[in-house]
Amino acid sequence: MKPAAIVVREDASAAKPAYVLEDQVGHLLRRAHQRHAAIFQEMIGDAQLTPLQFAALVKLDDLGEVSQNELGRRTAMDAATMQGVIKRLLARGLIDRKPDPEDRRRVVLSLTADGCALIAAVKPNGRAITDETLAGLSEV
Amino acid sequence: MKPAAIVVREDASAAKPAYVLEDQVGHLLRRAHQRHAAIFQEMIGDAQLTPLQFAALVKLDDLGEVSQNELGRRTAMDAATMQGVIKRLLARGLIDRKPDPEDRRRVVLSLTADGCALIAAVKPNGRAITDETLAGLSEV
DNA sequence: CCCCCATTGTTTGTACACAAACGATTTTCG
DNA sequence: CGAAAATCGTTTGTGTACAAACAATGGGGG
Repeated sequence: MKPAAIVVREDASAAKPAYVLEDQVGHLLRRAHQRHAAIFQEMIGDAQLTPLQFAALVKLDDLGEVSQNELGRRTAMDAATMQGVIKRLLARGLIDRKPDPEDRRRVVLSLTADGCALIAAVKPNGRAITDETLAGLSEV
Repeated sequence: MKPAAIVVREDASAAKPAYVLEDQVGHLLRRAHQRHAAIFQEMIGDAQLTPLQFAALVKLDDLGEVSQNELGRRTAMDAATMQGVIKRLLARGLIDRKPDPEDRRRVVLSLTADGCALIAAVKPNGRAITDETLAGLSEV
């Protein structure tokens, strides 16, 4: 029992442990996001509805009427991304869009009856998606 | 001290707590991923290098030579996405591409000297990015 | 040996994601 | 008041992300 004499000198590999892609938060975050997107698509119950479109409808349901940029801020989408999302929701007749009489730069967005009905119908699926995404995770 | 007589009946709001977008894992995952992407871009040290391109180079550095689909599986990118990533890395001269003599369907990818030098130079930044992404998080 | 089937890489189409630049407004402040 | 600054919505360009369909090749099993 005399291991006290053994000294492990720091070598290159000890000073620089391997950079393993699979251990990087960014990579894990990306994969977790991919996995969630797959679960969302499978469970949301409306083949055309994407996560961002769903988020926009939920927020619009909460807020009633909002401008486009304001909705973007509330859902963490930038103005350019919002453009596309709004365009598709308009095309499906789920939201309404009219100029703001108070401010001629703005447009006011709101849910149509169809949008209202759809979001009410799929909200429970949203809960289930959150549950399913978290299912199988161990306690901290 | 007689609150025992008070009974809270389950009403609609109690049965269905509000669906709050900000509390959904999917939304949080998306925002975490956005935040990481911003940190990556700021700290990676090469304005052109994206997270996926970085991941591909790291894996290629680990593996030496691989086919395109194999690299895709190792980095969690599908074949169509891989197309674009490989195209841009080729255009920058960071990777090499040659037909596989063993299997005429395949191509063999490997790092060029430039790619090798670049990945060696930015790997430390990768570590810093992981640290920065996790910085500020509380212990579990 | 040959046909069925899997795999490889490519293309097309849709949908985020964001930087950058733009014209039209509104606000702010000197 | 009036010029500078900020905000609003739009467009363009680049880069993921993935489904779906494709041609070419490879690997069995009958």
